[in-house]
This record gives sequence, C-alpha cells and structure tokens, in this order.
Amino acid sequence: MATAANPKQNHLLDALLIGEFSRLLPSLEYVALPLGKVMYESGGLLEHVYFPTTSIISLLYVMENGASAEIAVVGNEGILGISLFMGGETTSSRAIVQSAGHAYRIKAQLLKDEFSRGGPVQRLLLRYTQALITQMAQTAVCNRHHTVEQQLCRWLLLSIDRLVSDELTMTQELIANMLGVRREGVTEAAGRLQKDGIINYSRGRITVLNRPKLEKRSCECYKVVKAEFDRLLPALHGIAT
Amino acid sequence: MATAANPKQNHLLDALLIGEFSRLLPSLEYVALPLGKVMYESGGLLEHVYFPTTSIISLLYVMENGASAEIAVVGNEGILGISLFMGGETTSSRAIVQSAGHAYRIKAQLLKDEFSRGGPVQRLLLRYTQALITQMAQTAVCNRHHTVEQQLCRWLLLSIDRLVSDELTMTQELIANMLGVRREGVTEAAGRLQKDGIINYSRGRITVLNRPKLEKRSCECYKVVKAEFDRLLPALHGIAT
DNA sequence: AGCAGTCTGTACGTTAGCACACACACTTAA
DNA sequence: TTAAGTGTGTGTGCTAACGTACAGACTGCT
Repeated sequence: MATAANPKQNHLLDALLIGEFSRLLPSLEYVALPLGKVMYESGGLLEHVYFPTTSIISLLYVMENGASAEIAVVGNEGILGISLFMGGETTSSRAIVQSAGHAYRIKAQLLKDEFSRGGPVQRLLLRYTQALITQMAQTAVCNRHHTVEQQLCRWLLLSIDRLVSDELTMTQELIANMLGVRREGVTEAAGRLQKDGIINYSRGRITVLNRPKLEKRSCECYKVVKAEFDRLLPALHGIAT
Repeated sequence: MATAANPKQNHLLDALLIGEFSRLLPSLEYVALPLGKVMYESGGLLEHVYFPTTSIISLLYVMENGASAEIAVVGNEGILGISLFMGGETTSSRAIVQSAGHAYRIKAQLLKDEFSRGGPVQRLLLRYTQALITQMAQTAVCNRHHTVEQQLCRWLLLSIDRLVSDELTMTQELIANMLGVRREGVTEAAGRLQKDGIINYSRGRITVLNRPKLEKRSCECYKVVKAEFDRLLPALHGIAT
C-alpha cells in the first residue's frame, strides 16, 4: 500500500489524539470497509465507532415502503456513531459504505468512557455533532426546494471533499438511492453535466473535471454546510482545547 | 390566568429540576411569546435558552431566495437553544413562535455552566438533542417522499401533541411556509381533510375532530418521531438519572 | 354601514419528477 | 463466443406540485 495507515488521516481523530485521548492509540484498529457494507442497521446496537480515513459512509433513512434518502455523510472529517455518546445507544438510521476505503475503529465503551470525562474530547465531539446537525437540516431543505441536478452537484462536492482524488466509484443507481430520486433522474442530470464538460463518467466511475463549474451548478446548500463545518471545526489540527 | 405558571409544564425542565439543577429555579423567568416572534435569527448569538410551556417554536431554515422549510418543532417537551451547549454558540436556523403562549427562560451562561458539570443534566440534554436529530432527519426524508396532505397531517399531529387542546391558531399561509409548500397546496389538502370530517378550520383556527383518522392519513414519519421521543425521554418525569 | 385588510377557494397552464418499458452498451465468466 | 449480468440511455404517459391570477368570504375598524 502506497500510503501507510495513519490516524492523522482522519482529521477529527487527529485532533482528539493530541490530549489525554492519545492513551487510546493502542486500542485503535485499522479496518477495510468494502463498498456497500452496512455499518449500522436502524435500531441496531453500536459495538464500535469509526473514524473513516479513505472511506465515506452514508447515513440513510429508509422508509416502510423501501424508499430512502441520505441525510448526511461521514468521511475523513468525522466520526460514525454519534448516537453512542448522545445517549441513545442506537440510531434510527442505516449507515452504509458509500465509497470503499479504510477507517479506524474503537470499541464503543472506550469512547463512551472518554466522552464522559468531559473536557476537550467531549467538546470536540459535540461540535462535530452540531456540524452534522447542520448537514441534516440543510439536506431537509434541499430535498424540498432544489432540483435533482443541483442536489447531484452538492452530493458530488461533498463526496470529493472527503476523498483525495477527484474520482469516485459509484453507479447512478446508488446515487439515486442516496438522493432519494429515480435512477433516470440521475442519468439525465449527469448527462447534462457531462455534456458541459463538468464531469466524466462511465459505468460507475465518476471524475470531476471542472470543480468551479460544479460549485456554480450546485445549490447553496453545499456552501452552507461547508462553511458551518469550517466554522465549528476550523482546520481541526491541534484545536482540541 | 386560569392555569398558574409552573415549571413542571415543561417536561424536560421538570425532569431537570429534580437534581442539583433545582438551585437554578430562582433564575428562571416566565415570559410570554407572541405569535410570529423571532426567537433566534440565523447566525445570531443566544442570550437565553427557552423551555416552552404553552407555546410552540418552529425551527426554520431559510434559503437565499426566501424559500423556507421547518426542520423541527420545540414545545413543552423540550428546550430551545441546543446549539448553546453543543458548542456552536450560534445556530444556522431561524426560530419563530408558531403558537403563542409562554415559556421559561434562563440566561445562556447559566445553562452552559450546568451542562459542563456533566452528570444527569448533561445526559438528559444530550438525549433530548438526539431526539431532535431524529426529528430533523425524518423531516428530510418526509420532504422527499411524501405528499403535502401526508405532511400536513404529520404537522398537525406534532403540533397538537405539544398543546393541551385540540385547537390551534395558524393560517394556511403560515403552515405553507413551515412545510415549504404553496399556500394553495395546503388549502387543497386541508379542504379534503375537512370534507372528511377530520378537521375543522376557519380563518386561522384549526380544530382536530378525529385524531385516529388524522393519524391514518399521516405518513409514518409522525409515528417514527414520536416513538423515538418516547424511547429517549420516557415519561420524562423523574428520570434524570 | 361601509371599507380595508386578511384569509380562503378555485382555476388556469406549466413543469419536475414519477412509473414503467425497453434497447443498447460493456464486462465477465462459462 | 455465447450468454448472463450489470450499467446506462431514451421514450411515453401520468401526477403532484408549482406560479400566477383572481374572486369570494369573513373580520374588524371607523
């Protein structure tokens, strides 16, 4: 493997490890997350929390009739499993791997204990949670008011922000599930973006060619979410104070 | 006034006041909240947090073009101003009074200090926050997949759950803003519900006549949110442990 | 009583997104 | 080299919701 495993690859984990939290370093496990793996099922108990490094996890709500919608994504900026320390133990969403890669994980109880101590670790985790809340709320509004194309742009931006490259592996069918729209709707929107030279894709492989244009075609939701993450978690390097 | 002011009218406050938190009792202020009052503006600082008793507060996200959508409601089961203890200081949503009434309030710093002590107060506030997160996420999915009529039913149920009576004061125009749909859409949906004897309304006064039928016409989102509130905050009387 | 303001009903054409159906790739494995 | 599987492009209605416009109904004020 070209890039060695390194806890610093997850910004939140990196920030956490500065303080007393670093004693948990030996308890971290580096695991591979294959595409489509269900990390948490709605109502299931959480055995571990995850700090993605090169993977992206989608938080989905699934309805009785099978229809679904993504409410947030977690990548190398965050942690999967906030309901653990929020007190709910379980989550009512489903978490699946949207982009294969790796993550560090730690036993739920260990993180819970650390959270209970209060202090910088707790503060940072709560700030992250608030950023996640913003993402969810903005998604709710976006679902109501924006076109499929705008949402697709937002979604692509949020995804590549959490990866190193400008390329992601994701079929239109899967994107449609995330956005809670039809596959054909994604095909049309993606076709337009490709025609305008903004993206390039073929059989589950999407490359962003012109990021500025992509941002222009996106709705404001991307900017809002990004700004709030930046505000709440500035740089996230050595700010666990 | 027939019903005397009583902190117990807010379930969350009631639960909080059992422990050490009760020393804050003298710091509580009982205030009236008129319909439409803007409690928090997006980006503004929070001077107080509020525990509604007979009022209902809507959390709205407003977009650049003025379009809006409600992402959650806070009534006598909760607290307004979670971003205070989540660490963000400010919130990116707007909070307005959806149903006039009263609330207890307390200076932001006092609650913040209390939260920092950890223990039962913190645990309870975090659990409430998670319930609120569920409500937001479910709203996001609801916006994507359900009809105006279903959403109206959900909205009515969430509202009357937070009031003592089955009647609320709210024009169709305002409801439309909350749901992020056209006023005419609300007129049509409400007309159908009235024709079927489920509700009765005239000029900003809505009465729920047949609650079971209303629940049937609603989407599952209402049930899901209610179940999660009940799970996370069971009874909310004397469980601040 | 008269008038202004607010709330609600209705009616148009338009559009985004849906459901379904099917053809055409391109990939992989028998 | 078939054949099966998967991913993508298109087409044809259909419906919910939209934007706009306006008319009626009720309320409260002067």
